[in-house]
Amino acid sequence: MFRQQGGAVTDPLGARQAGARRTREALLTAAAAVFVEQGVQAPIRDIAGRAGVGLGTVYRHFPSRAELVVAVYRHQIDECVALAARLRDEPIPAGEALTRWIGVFVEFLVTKHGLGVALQSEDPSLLTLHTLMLERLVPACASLIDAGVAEGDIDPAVTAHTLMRAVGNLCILGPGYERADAQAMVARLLVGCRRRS
Amino acid sequence: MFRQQGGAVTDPLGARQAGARRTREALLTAAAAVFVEQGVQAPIRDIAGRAGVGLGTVYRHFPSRAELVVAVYRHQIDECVALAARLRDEPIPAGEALTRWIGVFVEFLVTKHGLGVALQSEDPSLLTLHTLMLERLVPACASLIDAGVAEGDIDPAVTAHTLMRAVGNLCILGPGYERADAQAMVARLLVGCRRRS
Amino acid sequence: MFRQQGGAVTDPLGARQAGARRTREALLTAAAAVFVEQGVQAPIRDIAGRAGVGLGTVYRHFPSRAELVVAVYRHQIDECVALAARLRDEPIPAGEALTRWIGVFVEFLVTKHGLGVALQSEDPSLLTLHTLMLERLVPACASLIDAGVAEGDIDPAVTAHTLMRAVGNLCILGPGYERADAQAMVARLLVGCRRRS
Amino acid sequence: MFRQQGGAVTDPLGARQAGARRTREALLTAAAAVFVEQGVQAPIRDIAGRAGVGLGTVYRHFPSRAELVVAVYRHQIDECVALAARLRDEPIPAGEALTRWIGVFVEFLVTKHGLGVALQSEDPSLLTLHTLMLERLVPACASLIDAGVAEGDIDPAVTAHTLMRAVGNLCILGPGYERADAQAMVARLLVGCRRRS
DNA sequence: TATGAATGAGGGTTCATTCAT
DNA sequence: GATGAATGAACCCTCATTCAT
Repeated sequence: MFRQQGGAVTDPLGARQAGARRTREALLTAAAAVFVEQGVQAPIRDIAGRAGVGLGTVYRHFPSRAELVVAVYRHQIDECVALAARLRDEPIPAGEALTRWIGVFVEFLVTKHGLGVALQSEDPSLLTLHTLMLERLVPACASLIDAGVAEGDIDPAVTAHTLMRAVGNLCILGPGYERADAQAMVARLLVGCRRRS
Repeated sequence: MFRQQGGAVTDPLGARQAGARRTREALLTAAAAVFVEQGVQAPIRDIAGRAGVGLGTVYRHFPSRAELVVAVYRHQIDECVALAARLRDEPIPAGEALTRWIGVFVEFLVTKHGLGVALQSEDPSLLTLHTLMLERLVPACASLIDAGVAEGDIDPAVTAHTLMRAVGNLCILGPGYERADAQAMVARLLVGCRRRS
Repeated sequence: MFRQQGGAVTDPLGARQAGARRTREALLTAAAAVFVEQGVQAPIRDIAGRAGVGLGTVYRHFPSRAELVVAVYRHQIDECVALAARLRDEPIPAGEALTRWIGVFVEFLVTKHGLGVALQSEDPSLLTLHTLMLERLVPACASLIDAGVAEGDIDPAVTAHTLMRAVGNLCILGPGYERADAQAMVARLLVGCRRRS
Repeated sequence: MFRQQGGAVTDPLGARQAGARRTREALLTAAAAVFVEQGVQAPIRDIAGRAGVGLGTVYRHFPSRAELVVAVYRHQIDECVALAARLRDEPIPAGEALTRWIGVFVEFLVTKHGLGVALQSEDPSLLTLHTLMLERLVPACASLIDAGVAEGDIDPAVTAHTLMRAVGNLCILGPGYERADAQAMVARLLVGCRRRS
């Protein structure tokens, strides 16, 4: 009743919140980099070190490894989902839309070395990532496939879930199997998904 | 007190060699089983236990995990190589031969849970397995591809190494992506490898 | 813009003091509840959360865990002390007064899950609690014992400090040793403290 | 078939077994000492260090803390059980037998500082110790109580389990409450357990 | 004063690997 | 050759405590 502006005596909350957000973003950046180098099973300590923060800080922001992995990739997953919606609305053949969308998905995967492995891991701590993929990307992909099937361009036997798993697997890179190779193989796989004439 | 063999204080060499070979084979059998259940990263102790031998014995026979992995799969790799030679000599179209051969390779991979992961792992300890695949399977596959290209059936841009890596990746199974899915996806990939008409 | 109090830029002192006291009391209430549920070793964060204040606030009010523990129980200790004075003045046999007083002390202990453990812990951070018990309860108890000894009812060999420790220990509950068991055992102990006839 | 004496080539198993047993005993000795100093919740590392062995060695011999605690105290528990049987057979009053037996139990407890705390801990990892006490000592104690009740010496309302818990609690020592105090308090408790005349 | 983000010591546990017998 | 006890590095995770705002 005397002070309607709590901020006058306590510090403005914005400052700490902003600091925390910066820390969080530093962690996401560091984690993304470490995941590229070591895969998503990298020691949490390495991520903390790379981000220049203490171990406990990682746990404060991301209580489980899965939450960190999901956070790292969620943004890009969201973009993929949004792209599918846009492509569906464009005046292009559905097969072409699917090809373009898968192309973006491949870009996402091959630049995130380690995600491919994570996607096929049966580690329960990564189940959330599976769920995220299933719940968000599979429907997006399915809508494009359905349109292609409707236009008689895509083999009706193709299912979104299986196709995405296959594409995900094809994007697991290694020595002698680089980004361009993965792109080429995905392209051939898509050729095989067209309706046999 | 039971010296039935005159002056022979130590055993005849053959006996020890036979025992060692039997140990080695028990280890290979055990390792194959454990790899199916837990993947190639299974604890060495589990393999020793399954084979009924001591831990040190595993290390004596296979100083590194990779050597054990390679030994486990070498036999089947050899069979694949031999099959390629036989298929090349059969009076069937080269594309058909390649399809059959890849089918056998897929069978090999999907029944060896964890090998798929091992094949794309960058773990240096598994590099030998890569090498083995490259040196033995890639030439075998290449001979079939070359024949297919010569017959105008296969796209000349397809290289054996890339194709094998892709097939290997497609055979990494998981929940919701089972053996039949992998087989279907490999079949579609092969369709995409045919020469565009 | 809401300066209703002339030149007073900061709040009147009374307001802040009242707020601080309210915070302090919220903390004591929360700590008492958490101690019952988790024991006196509960994470400080849990107490802060239960009180709806920040972690730092707990440390400001109670720099060490022991100070918080002591503060939580001081009020009840004071009541025990006051009760001893009242009982001493009542026209009942001293042995009866001691029995009643111990009964109240037992009630205090068994409803404070974890205090029993704290009382016998050698954790130096809880030494203050020992001291508090010694300085306040032991004299209160001793006055009742002395009266009983004077009346020839209590064995003169009984010392207040030892008796209180023993009673405190008997009140450490556990599965299969509940409140009623502790009460019964304390009653038997008191029987054993009477002068042998 | 050539060698009926495996030990001739492999090393005699006795040597390693003996070494392991020595390690095990060193661990028990070290654990007992550390338990006295720090209680049964002492860091496993401390026990390993005191025994002069590696951390893993502790886990090899005692996969869980409870197993170590139980092993440390099992011998003395067994002796207590045996003593009860002997006392039951002696031509002395049952009340006297119970008193003597409890006296030995108290000796056991007060020299094992930390066991008292362990006995009343609700930590699930120590449940085994509870079980051991219950299954072995409680029946032993009960047989002595039953005999005392039959002779009209002990109050029939006394139960072995409650009495042992109470005695266990009374043996939790601390500054100003030493071994002699515990013994005196236990003696008074036993007085209170006699049938009121 | 109050806050809560950040810190990092501390303790648990697993397993690859060595080596004396 | 075979054994398996011992080792200790490497991870995981929790929480008491500090301190900038």
